[in-house]
Order: sequence, then structure tokens, then C-alpha cells
Amino acid sequence: MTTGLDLELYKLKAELCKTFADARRLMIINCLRDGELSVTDLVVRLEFPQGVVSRHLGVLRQRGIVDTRRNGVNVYYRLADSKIIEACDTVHDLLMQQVARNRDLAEKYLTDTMNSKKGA
Amino acid sequence: MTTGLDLELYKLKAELCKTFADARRLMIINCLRDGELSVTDLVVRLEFPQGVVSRHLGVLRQRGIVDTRRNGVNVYYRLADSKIIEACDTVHDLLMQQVARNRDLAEKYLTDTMNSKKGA
DNA sequence: ACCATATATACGGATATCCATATATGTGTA
DNA sequence: TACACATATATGGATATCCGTATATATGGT
Repeated sequence: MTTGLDLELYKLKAELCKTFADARRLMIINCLRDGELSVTDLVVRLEFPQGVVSRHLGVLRQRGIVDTRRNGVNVYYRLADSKIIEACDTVHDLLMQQVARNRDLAEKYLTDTMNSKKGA
Repeated sequence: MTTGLDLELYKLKAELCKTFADARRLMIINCLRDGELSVTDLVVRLEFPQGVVSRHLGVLRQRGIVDTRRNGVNVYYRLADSKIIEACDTVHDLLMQQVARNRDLAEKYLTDTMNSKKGA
């Protein structure tokens, strides 16, 4: 059977998710949504220490999320694949869905506790 | 400005991604794709130790990815939101895209090195 | 060659994650 | 109550992640 290979596949997917599992990396990706930016551009916009920006860009580069182009002393980063934006948007939608569900739950809970004091 | 709030938003998104950033959790989610399963069902299918399955289910439950239903001694888990499957599929597509890109790079590299020995 | 700027990496410490095993809890039944 | 089964959690250790700071490297200009 292909059980062993399946595990490998899921490990790769998990790696990919790990790449997105950091708030600062997500912010960097969002900055690159509309086109390439240099490291300094990102440092100015995000106000993270330069070393931090570079380190996260290194992670993104290593995992194939961004591509680079050097122009003189500057290095410009851009998203490697339009599907990355799609993935981020899906995460956004999912989060919004969760927020909505939580709101509904909260409302339901409050209503229930007003009608009868069984809630605890 | 809304900078502070934005950071919170990205932290939540990162949390969400972290939930998917584990091979075993992704395998559990995949098992639940076609409907609810009990913990024992999952243990049998995945052959992880029961404690491991329960722990990961706990993470998924806590982060709103799965809902539960108890029937006697059994607890049945199901995906909380159809968007979760969508998200997993997007990750799958993204991974496949990366694999394709790597293959193209490999081919290009091999071709280049066959045509001229400049490559190093 | 030397300097200034842009970018990348190395270091040490704090925190989080995951695992395997063992144990606790919860539920139905005799 | 006592027992069996299903599920959840606690413990301790190994590994990974992230940060801030400091330092290294790379490029272009003088």
C-alpha cells in the first residue's frame, strides 16, 4: 500500500502550513500581494527589525513561497505563485466564518441564560 | 491607525495555520472529510496511539475545526465547516504547483547542463 | 582600496510543540 | 457497587521556533 508515501505527502503539506503559521510572515506576504518590494521597503512598512524581516524572507524563499530579483544593492521579493494569495484568502474566509460562528454561539448563550438560568 | 488590530488579526490567522501545521492532524481531518467518525474509528484507521489521536482531536476541537457528538460511550467527531475541506484542497493545490515548479526547474537545470557545462 | 548602504546570517535564550507512556475520567451494564 | 470499554489528560524529555542583537557579506561609488 501507499501508506508510507501518504505520510510523506502530509508531512509536506504540514511544512507548507508551518510556513504560513507566523503572523509576521503573513504580514510580509500581504505586503507582497500587489507586487514586488525590496527588503528595505518591507522594513519601512512593517517596522520590524531588518534582521527579522530578512530571516522571515529567508524562510519564505527556502520554501518556495517567494522569488527574488537583485537589482544592484537591492533585492526585490515577490510571491512565487498566485495560488498563495488564494490560500491566504481561504484562511481569511475560514477565520471570518469562525468569528461568525462564535458570535452566533455567544448570542445563543446569552439568549438561553436570559430565558432560563440553567446555564453555567 | 488600525495597526494594532491588524497584528491581532494576523495572529489569529497564524493560529489557524498552526492548527493545520501537523501531518497527523491533517490526516485526521482527511479522515473526517466524508463524515463523522469516533475516536476509536480514527485510531483503527490511522494506527496512531489512542492518546495521540485524542490529543490532536483536542487541539482541533479547541480551535473550532471539529465539532463533537456523544453517543453513549463513544464521541463522534466531524468537521465544523465545509470551508475546512476547501482550505485543505487549496494547500494540496499549492503543494502540487510547487512540485511542478521544482520538476520544471530540475528539467531546465538538466537541459542547461547538457547544452553547456556552465552550470555549477 | 575604502566606505556606505543593503541584505543575510550567527548566537543564546525563551517559549512552544510533539511524542510515548501512564493514568485519570466518563459512561453503560451486570 | 464493580467492572469494562471509550475517551481525555498529565508528565517529562527531545526538538523546533522565534526573537533581539550583533556581526558578516555583498554591491556600488569615490
